Amino acid sequence: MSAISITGESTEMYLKSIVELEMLTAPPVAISHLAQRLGVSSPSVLEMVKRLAVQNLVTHTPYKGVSLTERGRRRAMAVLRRHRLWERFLVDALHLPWETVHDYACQLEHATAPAVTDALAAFLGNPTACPHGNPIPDAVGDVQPSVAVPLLELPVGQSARLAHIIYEEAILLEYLARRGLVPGARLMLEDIAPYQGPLMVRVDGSEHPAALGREIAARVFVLPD
Amino acid sequence: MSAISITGESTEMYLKSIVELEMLTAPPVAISHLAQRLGVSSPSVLEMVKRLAVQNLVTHTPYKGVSLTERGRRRAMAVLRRHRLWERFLVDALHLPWETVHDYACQLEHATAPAVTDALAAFLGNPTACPHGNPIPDAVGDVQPSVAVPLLELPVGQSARLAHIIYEEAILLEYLARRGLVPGARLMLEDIAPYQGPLMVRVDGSEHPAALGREIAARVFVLPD
DNA sequence: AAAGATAATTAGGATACCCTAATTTAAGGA
DNA sequence: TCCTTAAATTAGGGTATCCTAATTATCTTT
Repeated sequence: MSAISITGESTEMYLKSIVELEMLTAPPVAISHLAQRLGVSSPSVLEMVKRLAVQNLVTHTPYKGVSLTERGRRRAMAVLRRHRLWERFLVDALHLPWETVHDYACQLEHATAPAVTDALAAFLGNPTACPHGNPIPDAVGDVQPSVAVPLLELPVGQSARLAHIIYEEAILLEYLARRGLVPGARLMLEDIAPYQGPLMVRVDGSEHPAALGREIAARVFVLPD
Repeated sequence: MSAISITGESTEMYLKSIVELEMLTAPPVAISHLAQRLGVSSPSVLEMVKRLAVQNLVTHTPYKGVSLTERGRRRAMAVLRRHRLWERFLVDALHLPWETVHDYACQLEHATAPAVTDALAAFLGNPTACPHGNPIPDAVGDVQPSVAVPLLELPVGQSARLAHIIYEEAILLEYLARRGLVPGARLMLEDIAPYQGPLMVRVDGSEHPAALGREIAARVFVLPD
């Protein structure tokens, strides 16, 4: 409303989280999942979701969940584009460590005008993927769909190449990187423990197989040979 | 307070405005001046100033005005540093037009972590001035003081070189640029109209002298020969 | 089909901003 | 010194965003 007020930063954070969750689980996205992802209470999320619904950015089905409208999806893709471009910039130009750039990009993504976004993309040579392997939407918000599958769904004994990692928190990325799990790494699923037990993954160039919990394995996407 | 909330963006905008106003007029800064600069009502400014005072960022003397504390000055300088570094980046790397980058930098300056700021400075070759000629504070917040004087105070007939322009709104910069008034330009003050009348400035390479209002002339700093 | 568990929603509050209108203070000229 | 005026302050509201505790709906399980 004024020169000072923040221009829909919350809105963008919600839209981004929704689009990310829609990629993992089929829409609609549960209020509680959003709440967990954003670190905010369910009533707060519900309230915000209602505000987003009024603006025609999401559809809320009571007791079911939220899905993005076309308008909301476009806005979310624009955020994702800015986020991943900044990540490329922070790694390629500023030489900041791979695992740390996600958080910095989360701040910059909300402070970037369209003209800056386009100029940044050109400066970087219009890259098509962020440093974690995730595709960068183009200027109209289109992404080429990934054919990679979650590591969780890779058959045992099947070798594959790591394509991308979603939900790029620094902690997770550091953990994976220390085990050689970076985009492009060759790996093979050796074993899956029963119940909610870990997956044993042999990474090329590593001495020991890595043990990954299922939560983690669901975020690592691979391209089988 | 939460993962979503905005981390003191307002705070930084206030501190930045205060430091800028302190450079023009002697401290303390009047509440009404701040209000005008920020485009916000006086009661709002007063309220915010009280919040800043509680955090030991400013000192408020009732009915007198505001001054930055040492802590506040450091914070303000950090904002100024980020702002001017981003301006350099937007001009030098992204090749965006000189007059437009101020507004973009105003957004980015609040979304830049210290590690990013330092890496950005290194990437740019640790520049010492922004594209509008204003000095970039170093990592500890020190600036070399400028010896430039406001154009308003230049004696008639004295030739000089344009050093820097403060308060870099796009409108003002475009106006000046169209008249050849960019940092480094050679100029001479030809005449000053009485009362609040304009200054007549002859710019090297321009056909006609430019007429500048006093509000504007107070923002243009020059180095007399 | 009833009961229990889980998720969603409502109720009731808090804080950081913002605003207008009314009042008070300070400062300078008659 | 007193009065006028401009600036500062107080009073009283508004919205967006967050929270906890209480209630209600849905789903699962016996």
